[in-house]
This record gives sequence, structure tokens and C-alpha cells, in this order.
Amino acid sequence: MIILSKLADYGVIVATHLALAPDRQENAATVAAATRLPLATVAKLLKALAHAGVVSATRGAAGGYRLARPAAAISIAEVVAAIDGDIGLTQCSVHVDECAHTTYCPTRPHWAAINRAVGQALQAVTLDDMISPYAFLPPAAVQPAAELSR
Amino acid sequence: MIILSKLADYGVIVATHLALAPDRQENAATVAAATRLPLATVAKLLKALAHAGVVSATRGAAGGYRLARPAAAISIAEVVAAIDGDIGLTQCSVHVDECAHTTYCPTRPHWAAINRAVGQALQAVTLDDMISPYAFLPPAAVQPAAELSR
DNA sequence: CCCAATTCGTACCAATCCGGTACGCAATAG
DNA sequence: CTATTGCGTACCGGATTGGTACGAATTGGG
Ligand code: SF4
Ligand code: SF4
Repeated sequence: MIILSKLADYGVIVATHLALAPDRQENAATVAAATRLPLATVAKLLKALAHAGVVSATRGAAGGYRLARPAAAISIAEVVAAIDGDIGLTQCSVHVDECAHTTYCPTRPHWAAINRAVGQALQAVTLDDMISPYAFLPPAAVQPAAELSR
Repeated sequence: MIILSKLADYGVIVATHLALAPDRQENAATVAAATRLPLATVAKLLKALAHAGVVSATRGAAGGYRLARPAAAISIAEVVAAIDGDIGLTQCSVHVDECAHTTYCPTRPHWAAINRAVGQALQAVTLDDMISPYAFLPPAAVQPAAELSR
């Protein structure tokens, strides 16, 4: 099973890319080219992220996106939640009343604890962590310029 | 977003129910009645669990299912994996080569760490914990109301 | 020895969800 | 005013999922 949806996965990549140059303002097309993702999809993602307050958008000509906060203050959980919705293991973790078995289900109380553990695993990682430890990654990864000029 | 599929959720319930009476042998119909789940679905789940070695089945007349191991030796992760397949956050966590972006994706190395954290959260809980309510909760039960009422 | 009970295996179907796309509107720079 | 760019919504095809059905294999009892 794959937990994150493709969109959420891509969303993290896009956010990470923006975290690389927090000062620059990039439009959707530029980000799409840099990440090699379909333009339309990137636009959709950026919009969702902007809606959640993770990135801020400036409209009009010469507009674009940039991180709304420093990269260290944005957790992966936030990015994922912006795209896939709130994270919860089971139905009852998110929408309490949308499961007919809530009344007698014996496992329900325990999910809360597991839920919290999973949530913390995602909240512990920030965008800053995603870009900083390039140490153990081969030099091929550290070349945003080459990506852009393609 | 909901991480576990409905089937996996139900699977845990079924497994938990079996853990309540490890010595008795129950057939699919009995389990379905006890858990108030559709019979056909329960049969499917039990088969999947049997295939993964979580429960053992005896065929023929007066046949039925029972846990293959003591409840304390079966983790939730195992039950979920038996139904939903191996747990992984992203595509590259499970099937490494099934993502076209593996070569230059900057986030890939980091998912492994998060992946492990999530996996441990599920492996830390056994069926035994599920049937002895709140046994492992007390330390965190300081503010259970907030979690449960969410 | 035969029959009934029960699991096993597979195959199938309907519904929902997801990834992706298209098009028109609003806002801003020049 | 106009070109550029983000915003919003609506739509569609395909994949996955939840659920069902039926026949084959296996065992216990009469
Ligand atoms: S109440 Fe039980 S069956 Fe319903 S979503 Fe929660 S764990 Fe699953
Ligand atoms: S390589 Fe990157 S894009 Fe591909 S599944 Fe892994 S994280 Fe997602």
C-alpha cells in the first residue's frame, strides 16, 4: 500500500524546490520545468498550497509563488495535509461520525495513539530538513541551475 | 486523507476479535455476526490473513479460523500488510523502480527515515494491546478527551 | 462409503476516487 | 489599455477499491 497520494508526493517536491530559493519569486511554469512535472498539475498543487497558507502568491504580470514562511517552520505534515486533507489512519480519526461501527468498535480508542505517532513522524520533518542534508546525496542532485536551463 | 483502507480497518477488527478467544475455533459466519460486518467481506479478509500466516484455518466440516500465534506476537503492521500490501509512504518506498523521477528527485532519500518512523508506530502495537483496553495508554491518557473527541 | 458443512480460490461487477486537463475570470505591471 | 499570470471551477478517462458470486477442494459425521 502507498500512503501518500502521488499528488501529495509531488506537492512535497514542489515545496522543497521553492525552499531552495526562498527569496526568488517563481511562476508555475518555471517550477514545472525545474521539477519536470506537468505544468497543469504543478499549477493545481501550488494553488492548493497557497490556499493552505504554505506558500503565498502574487498575481498579475511578473507574479509568482514563494514560501509564506521560512522553510524551517513548514512541516511535511502541513504540506501533505494541504493537498490530501487532514491525516488520519481510519475513518473515525478524521470524521468521527462517518462510521457506523463507532459505537461498539473495540479498536477505535487505540487508533488515536497510533494516529498521533504517525502524525508526529511527519511533523518532525520540515522543508528545511529536506533541502539541507544533501551531504549523503551524490553531487548530481546539487545542480538546480542545470535543471532550469534544460 | 485516510491512510488505512476500509478493508484493512475491518481486518484489524476481525483479528482483534479472534484474539479475544485464541483457543476457540470460529468460522467466518460467527465472526461476521460478532463484528457486524458483511459475511462475504469477512470471509475475504480471513482468507487474506490466512494467506499471510496471521491466522490458521482448518477446512472441512466444523472448520474455522484461529490465531496462528499468540496475540502478543502479532503486530498491527502485520495485519495491515496482509491486506493492503507492504506499507510505504511513497512509490519509491515500496517499488523502487516504479517512479520516473527517482534519479533526480531531491526528496527521495528523506522518505526512508519517515517511512521507518511510521512503520515502527504500527509495529509497536500488537493485537494483545488492542484487546486489553488502555493498557498501554495511561502515560498519555492525561488528555484523552481531546484526542477522542476530535 | 457417501453426504453435508465449511474453507479456498478465482473471477467478476459496480461504484468511487484520483490524476490530469481545459477553459473562463480576476488582478496586476507596464 | 493590454499582456501576463494566478484563481477558480468544472470536466473526463482510467485505476483502484469495496463488495459479491460461484465452483473446487477438504474434512467430519452418519
Ligand atoms: S470506529 Fe472502528 S470501524 Fe469505524 S473507522 Fe474507527 S476503527 Fe474503523
Ligand atoms: S522518487 Fe521522488 S517522486 Fe518518485 S516516489 Fe520517490 S519521492 Fe515520489
